[in-house]
Amino acid sequence: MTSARPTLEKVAARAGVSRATVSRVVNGSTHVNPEIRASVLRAVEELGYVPNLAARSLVTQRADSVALVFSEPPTRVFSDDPMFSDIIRGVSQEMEAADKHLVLMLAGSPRGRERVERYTTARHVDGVIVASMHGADPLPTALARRGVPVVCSGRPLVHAGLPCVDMENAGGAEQAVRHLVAAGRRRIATIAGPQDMVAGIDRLTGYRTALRDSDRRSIVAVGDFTRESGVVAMRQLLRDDPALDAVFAANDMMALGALQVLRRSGRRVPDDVAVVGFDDVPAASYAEPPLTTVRQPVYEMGRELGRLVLALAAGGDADGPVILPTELVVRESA
Amino acid sequence: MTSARPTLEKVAARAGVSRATVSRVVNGSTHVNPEIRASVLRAVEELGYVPNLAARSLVTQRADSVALVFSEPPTRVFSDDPMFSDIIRGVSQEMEAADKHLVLMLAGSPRGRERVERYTTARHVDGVIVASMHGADPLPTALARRGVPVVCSGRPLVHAGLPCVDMENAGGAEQAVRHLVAAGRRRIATIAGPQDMVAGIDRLTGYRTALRDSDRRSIVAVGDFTRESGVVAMRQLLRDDPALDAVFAANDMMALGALQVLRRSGRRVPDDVAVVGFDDVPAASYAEPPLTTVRQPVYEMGRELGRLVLALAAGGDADGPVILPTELVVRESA
DNA sequence: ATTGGATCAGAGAGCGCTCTCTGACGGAGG
DNA sequence: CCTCCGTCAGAGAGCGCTCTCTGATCCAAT
Repeated sequence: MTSARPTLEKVAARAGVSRATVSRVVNGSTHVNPEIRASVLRAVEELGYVPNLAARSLVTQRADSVALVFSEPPTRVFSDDPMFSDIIRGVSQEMEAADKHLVLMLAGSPRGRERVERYTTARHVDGVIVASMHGADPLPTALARRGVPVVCSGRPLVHAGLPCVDMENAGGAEQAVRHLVAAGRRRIATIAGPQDMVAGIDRLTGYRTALRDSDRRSIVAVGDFTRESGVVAMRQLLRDDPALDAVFAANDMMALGALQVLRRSGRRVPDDVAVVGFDDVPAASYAEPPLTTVRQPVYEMGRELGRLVLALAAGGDADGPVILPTELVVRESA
Repeated sequence: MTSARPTLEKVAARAGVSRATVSRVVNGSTHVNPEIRASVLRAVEELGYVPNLAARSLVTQRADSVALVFSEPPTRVFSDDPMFSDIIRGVSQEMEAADKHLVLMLAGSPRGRERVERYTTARHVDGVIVASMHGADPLPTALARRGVPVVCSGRPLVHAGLPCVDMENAGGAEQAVRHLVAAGRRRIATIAGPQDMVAGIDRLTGYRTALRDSDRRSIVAVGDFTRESGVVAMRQLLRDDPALDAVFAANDMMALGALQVLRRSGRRVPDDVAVVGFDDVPAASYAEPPLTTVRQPVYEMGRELGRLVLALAAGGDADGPVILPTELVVRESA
């Protein structure tokens, strides 16, 4: 009962067949006499046989696993909202369904980055999902050039053409701002996200597009997706235009910060100032007042990433980018 | 430049030595002539040689990787607070330092559970970290019995004796309640966590211990660590004892829910009712008022888990459980 | 009766690596 | 001068598996 892991050979001996036959049964090949098949399965059961993946990988040249790389360390910004875990859950789900394994790598440090490149280009995984926050991350391109199947979460900023899954950021933002316009808001400001991230850029674009179609002028402050930056940006906006009557924040954390500043400045939300966020984090629903926001299907994104990388690894070809729809969730803040 | 991955043999040929020598150099063995060593390294560099881990694993019987298993699906309860990502960050950090890999497995479904058992007992990883929420999870014991090095996050409820890393839950809770006592609070209620989780049990124990030492009586409502359950529990407590002047919630999410109920009931925090939480999630610091809470070093826990499992896998022996200190963070709510 | 084809099991050659064992070499001791 | 030992490189045997190829068996068809 110790660590005497049975091998194919042992099972074959027990079932009175050859290694090859056991292998066929284990790998679900057809063309095996049902009787023999049964006796092999019995032997497998009795011996508690589990294939040695290393040996299998060695000969098949497959790893049956996929790397999920977070290109930046999941700092508070990231871990605070459920992005991190939702993506993981989604990817994980697909891996489980395909009986593949998930190797998680955080490529925060330069050393980590190098490690990721070494590991993934060495074909120890069948594919790589790069969940990069910054659209200009060189990693996806580097891997793709080396022939590693790679999928990005979020449209890469520089080198397009890579398969990726992105949110309808611009569209979602546009819809959010249109909602404010439709509600009769006249002075609609935005707290934009960092302009080196695709989400930041696209959501600002959406804001601008929506404003262009009405006759409002844009009032912009830039944050970095943290709550604190939302606080700072909101204060600045209030200084720039004390009469503003709506704010679209590029994410919920900043919206939450803005909410606090507005409250402390004596303004009522939504009566004096309407606020819309983006992401629909759990905290949005129990803010005071509950935050109107744009929901993005992060879990679904994870699943899509998983599906895509698996398809690619199986030799499939990459279609254009997959864009997941966002949805305006109207609560009380706007 | 395609996928012609060079093998040891190729490198050996190029350097004009044997496979064995290259292997020695690559694995950092001493006893290699510096000159030869240099020429081997040059060949490795030129060819971009990366060892095939599958082949190595096959012969060494090591996997150079560790599985991190989340025994329950990271539902909102879990993903909402930074537990999930902080543990991952911590473990990941240690893995990177040891040049090991991290295989993440979510064992939510029965199928997933079975998969985890199959995978880990097949020695495809050198060790397993089980991050289980429920102390009665059978997985750790099952693995340990099969001879797989296993470390638990959170003291297992049933089968003790397994190496684990836990928080000073009882101590932290006790300290929190003592703080309320010291502030002169007379009617100190608690919103306990679920009583099938170690954290829930231990924190309630801490509360009871602290109260026993003063002459207060205990007022208990049980939640399940979600914000919603905090709301429900707080309402119940208010019904049970409308004159209560303090609440210790077993986690921050429930404390946040309690805060809202108290506010809506017209009570001022901390003037009428003091509130203390547990965890120190980011949201605690920007609640209204900022939440006094017990901080637990989750990232540190991840690192400790990583260190422990690596030591165990390397043949080390498990000491008793590692208990990480918690710390009362006094803000404005109490 | 012989052949042809179809079906399915076995033999055997590796996959790329590690590691023990063997052997070559050189310097010190008898 | 020969031996002995220490140092270090090479030879070679696998690790456990897959997969191609060969071969056996059986039934239908010639």
